Amino acid sequence: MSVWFNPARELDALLRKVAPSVAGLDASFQPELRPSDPRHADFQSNGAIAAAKKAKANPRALATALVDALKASGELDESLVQVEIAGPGFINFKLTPKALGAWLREYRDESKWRAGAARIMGGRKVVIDYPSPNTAKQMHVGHLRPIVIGEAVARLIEFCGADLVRDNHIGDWGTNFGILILGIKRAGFQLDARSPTALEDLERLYKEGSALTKADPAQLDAARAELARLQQGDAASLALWTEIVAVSNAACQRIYDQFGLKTDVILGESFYRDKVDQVYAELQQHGLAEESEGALVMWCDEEPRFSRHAETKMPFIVRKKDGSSNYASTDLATLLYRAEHFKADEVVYVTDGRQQDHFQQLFLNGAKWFKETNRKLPRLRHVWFGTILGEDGKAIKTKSGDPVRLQELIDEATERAYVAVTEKNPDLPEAERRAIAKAIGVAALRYVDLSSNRTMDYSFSWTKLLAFEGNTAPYLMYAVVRVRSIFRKNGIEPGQGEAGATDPETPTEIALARKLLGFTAALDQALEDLRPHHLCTYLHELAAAYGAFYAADSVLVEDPAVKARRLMLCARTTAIMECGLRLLGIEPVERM
RNA sequence: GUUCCCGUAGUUCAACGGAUAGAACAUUGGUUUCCUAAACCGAGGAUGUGGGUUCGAUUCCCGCCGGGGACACCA
Repeated sequence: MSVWFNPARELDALLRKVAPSVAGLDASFQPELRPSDPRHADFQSNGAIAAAKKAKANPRALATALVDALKASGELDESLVQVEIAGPGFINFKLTPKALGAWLREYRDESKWRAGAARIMGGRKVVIDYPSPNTAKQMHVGHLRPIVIGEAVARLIEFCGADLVRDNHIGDWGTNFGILILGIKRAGFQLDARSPTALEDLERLYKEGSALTKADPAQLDAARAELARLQQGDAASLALWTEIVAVSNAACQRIYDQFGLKTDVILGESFYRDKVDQVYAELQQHGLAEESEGALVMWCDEEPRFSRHAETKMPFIVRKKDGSSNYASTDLATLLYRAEHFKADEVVYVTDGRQQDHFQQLFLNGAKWFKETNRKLPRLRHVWFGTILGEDGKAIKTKSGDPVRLQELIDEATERAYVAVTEKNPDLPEAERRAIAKAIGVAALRYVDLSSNRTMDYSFSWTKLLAFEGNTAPYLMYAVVRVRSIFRKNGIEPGQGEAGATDPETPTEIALARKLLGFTAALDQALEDLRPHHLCTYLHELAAAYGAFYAADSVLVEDPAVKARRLMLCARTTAIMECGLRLLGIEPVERM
């Protein structure tokens, strides 16, 4: 038997294969294989309990019969996997030290893990839509989430074998531009893209205009009229618009650079300005959209919430009554472009949770449209996240006071990290301490955001975002530093000095080895619902397992076999930690 | 009002219907002639509430209480 990359997946397949030969089971048997509490086993299968109920059999007896069939199949090497029945009928699988050692020798670097993980999304064309900010605003703390979550999700998808296009779908064609252009005209403002305060000026004008439109409906109509003029191709409006977008994109890019974010294309809403007419035409031609109160709308009568008969009407407005496009129009056009031009098998939208209704409508209406026009609909997923709340428990918004600027947050995190690095490592050159501080500061920020389930809201807190202890990025990075230090001290690179390595033996070695194998399960889990926090949890557990191993078992010992196997554990730990950190967008450092 | 999320230690968060609900911070006791103590080992402390389904519920269903979001031309 060759060494399995993902034992849970293989055991699941084996159980399914032998199930039909067991009385009371058939091919529909679901093993429900999952990682187990390590106090009991490495993996457990709970399927026999449910199946026994269905077959009116004794669950333990059925589990026993299943295990007997598994052993009789000859495909299970019991020197590698031990099986036993526990409790009401759990089947527990425990990997032996021999299996752990074999895995560590076989799956030694990123190319091997990538090959193993490619079964998850290999060969699929995926378009991911992030961070997609609205233009003409400075990035504030609220922009942290789409950048950080989007980047992590993108890297995870790519790691698991997908052919990925990162599309920054910026909001550059909406009413915000009507408000802004109106404000510029009202103030007689001369926009100079080279001015260092250009973006601040735009933001101020936008805020003033936004306040006016809220106070006075006539101003809102005037802003809409400005937008309509822009969308109709007015030359002066377009010239101004071009300059605003340039200023905005340059400012965003400075933030992206610091987060290591690289998008492949920037196809904002404006890119689809000449593609929406086709959408309107097709929707009307196929009777999918209709006039309502002057606008062109779509209903989903099959979904009560979006039905025309709903108590509170929520139509999908694809064209406004003044003829201009909106979010829905451009998103439909964008969907078509991604399906036809990029040949996407899957489209992933990374936005905040307040847009859930919009995306449900987009997916439902998009599906109807594609069906009517005989097109293949990509799999559509909305990766949404909760809001960063202010002290008042409400979303941090530009309108209610100034939220913290993202750059300010990065600078503060970097400065705090610099103080810590200087205290711990005063002998390092200044430039290196600065570089390390920047890496740690940005990493700490992004890890806070990634480490909790993305659907949760959380309150903004300097203390929390700048924490360097506990389940934080510096803790994980420190584990890497300590591993690398061992190799540096020994004058070798990770991966060297492993010849003659024996199987893990001490409790801490075995615990670390099992945790290393857990990488495969962590990837599966993070990919299933595109939730990076599962990877964070795993990396934290791995770092903790390494910490315990490091404290209990000296690596640089006399016995060559012991030393070799511990060097192997160290090498795998740092490799998986570094790989996992990079998937989260965090660049590890050599020392700190 | 309709509808969608969310309620877990003092705090911030985990737990794909499974075994004794797991971490971190804070509190508290210990560990350094030894590979980076930004570390390690230990202690105390939690499922809003009332029903239901299930062999088994933090998880699924219903009611209530509490927080947040969306709801006709913002994105």
